[in-house]
Amino acid sequence: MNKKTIIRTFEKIALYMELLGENPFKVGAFRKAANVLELDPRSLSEMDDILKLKGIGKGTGAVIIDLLEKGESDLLKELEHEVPKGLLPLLKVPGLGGKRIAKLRETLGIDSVESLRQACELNKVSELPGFGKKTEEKLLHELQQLGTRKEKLPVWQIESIVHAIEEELRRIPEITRFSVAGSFRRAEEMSSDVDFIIVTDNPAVVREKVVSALPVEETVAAGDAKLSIVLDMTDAVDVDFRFVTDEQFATALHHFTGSKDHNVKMRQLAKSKGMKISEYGVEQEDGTTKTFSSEKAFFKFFDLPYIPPSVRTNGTEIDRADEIAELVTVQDIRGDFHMHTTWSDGGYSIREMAEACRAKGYTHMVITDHTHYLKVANGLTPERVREQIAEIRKVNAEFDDIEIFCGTEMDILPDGTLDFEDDLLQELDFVIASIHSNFNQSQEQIMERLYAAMKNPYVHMIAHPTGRIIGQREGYNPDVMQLIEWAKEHHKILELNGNPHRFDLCTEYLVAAQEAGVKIAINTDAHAIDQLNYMDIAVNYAQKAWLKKETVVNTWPLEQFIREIIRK
DNA sequence: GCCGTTTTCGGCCCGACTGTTTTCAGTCG
Repeated sequence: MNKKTIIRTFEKIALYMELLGENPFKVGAFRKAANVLELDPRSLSEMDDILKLKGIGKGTGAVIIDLLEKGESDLLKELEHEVPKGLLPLLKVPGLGGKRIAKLRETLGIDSVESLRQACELNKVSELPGFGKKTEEKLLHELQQLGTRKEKLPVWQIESIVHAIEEELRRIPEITRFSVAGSFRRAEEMSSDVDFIIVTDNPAVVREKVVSALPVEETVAAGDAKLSIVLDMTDAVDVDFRFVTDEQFATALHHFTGSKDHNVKMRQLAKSKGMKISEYGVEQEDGTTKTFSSEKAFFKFFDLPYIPPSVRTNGTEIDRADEIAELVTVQDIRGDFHMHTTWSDGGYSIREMAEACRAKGYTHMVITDHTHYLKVANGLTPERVREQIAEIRKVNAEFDDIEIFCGTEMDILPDGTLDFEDDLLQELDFVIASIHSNFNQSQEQIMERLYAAMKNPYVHMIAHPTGRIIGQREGYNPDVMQLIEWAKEHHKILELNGNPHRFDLCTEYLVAAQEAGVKIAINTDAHAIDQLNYMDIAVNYAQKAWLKKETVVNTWPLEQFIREIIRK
């Protein structure tokens, strides 16, 4: 028996109880119990007090005892027997929750998507009290859509949707200000929808203008306080807009940034002080509602530092508030160490990239074009690398406020050799090694390739260590824990590739790397000037792993970078 | 089902919108 099984059992029990139309608080209690175990860092064998945990009581405790003694739960078995499996997909139907599903089952014997569809077609559903013609039609429509839409979209897709919406919002004069909120603002890898907070005195006009400006597939809800639509982008995507006054902006932004668990925790905190948080402000004991000029002021009111959206996850961030001051922020970033130019597959010259990095206030940067193995990317031969070094030195001499280092993103070849000889690597300031080929090799082969780079004294960093593309491909499946050990042993930097397609390493591994004392570089891997802006979202992502400023080598001053990395 | 320095019952985060209702339940985030 392991903890994961217990957690999954609680979640299944909650699901089945929900389908039975049970008291939502009872359902919630099982979910909460699952969450308590999830958040506890200890393994099952290390938990001698599991039944005493806050959130585990008589009912949930009995399930644990069952599982420990018999390997299965009587309660879950009963529920599985009672609830038809075919009901499970119905919870995914918008507009259907536990109560309605239970009613449909009890009155019409609905036990599957198909039987519900038939009941709707025979107009049986609209005859039930609490249901009507519109509900029946909507259900029929939703049942047809079921399974055709992606539940979540990857951050890189959401990002372009957010930018497209922002562009339209900026054109609407009735909007005083706005901000994206929700999971995108928290730098989540996947999002099920997009949220915006809009300050306006005229919600009705803004609502009309938003609807006419965007490719709306369906309007889900439209009131004075909110607009919910489905947009017809590359994929269908849900977008919610909330209309608030200027004074409500900070609390509304906080509320709709979430996460849900973060909000619950904040509201409990407020409640313990006799206050009540809503999206409109903080209601105090005397009945007045206090509003705030910023989220920072809101947190300060509760004696908390500004908690960045990225770490607003499961509520534990509130207990870790004293660690927040150490977190890396985008203001700490002094350089970007992975970018491409027209010398390989980038879109801008060395000088243009340098100007763009200067504009960002960086004190140093590294040009890292591809190497000749990567023909599709016009990778550099040794001869061209030497030419490029001369060119970079020349451009560098033109600027006295930024240092441009000569680097490379060198391929690690399928046979485990490196694309350049050591004598050439020696001439470079900063050497990145990465894998771009033969992803389907065995883990052993992949690790051999990575080890070749690890043990080479001239390699400084491994880029995008797993090769994953979020929501699209897994990557080449290296043993990352081993990689972290090697990085520690050979003093190599591991990259957090900040391109939102990648975010590689992912948070789980970033946590492990930092714990092991391995240094991380946050890079944009920019192939164009505007991609240098990925640094913002990349740093937000880094915060999710609680990366400290000192862990991130891009925050080091130029002198320290030269001393400890370039000339180590 | 869980919890408790307002403690063994009554609340559990809070509010918007829709559709079915004539005052609110259900769903959603």
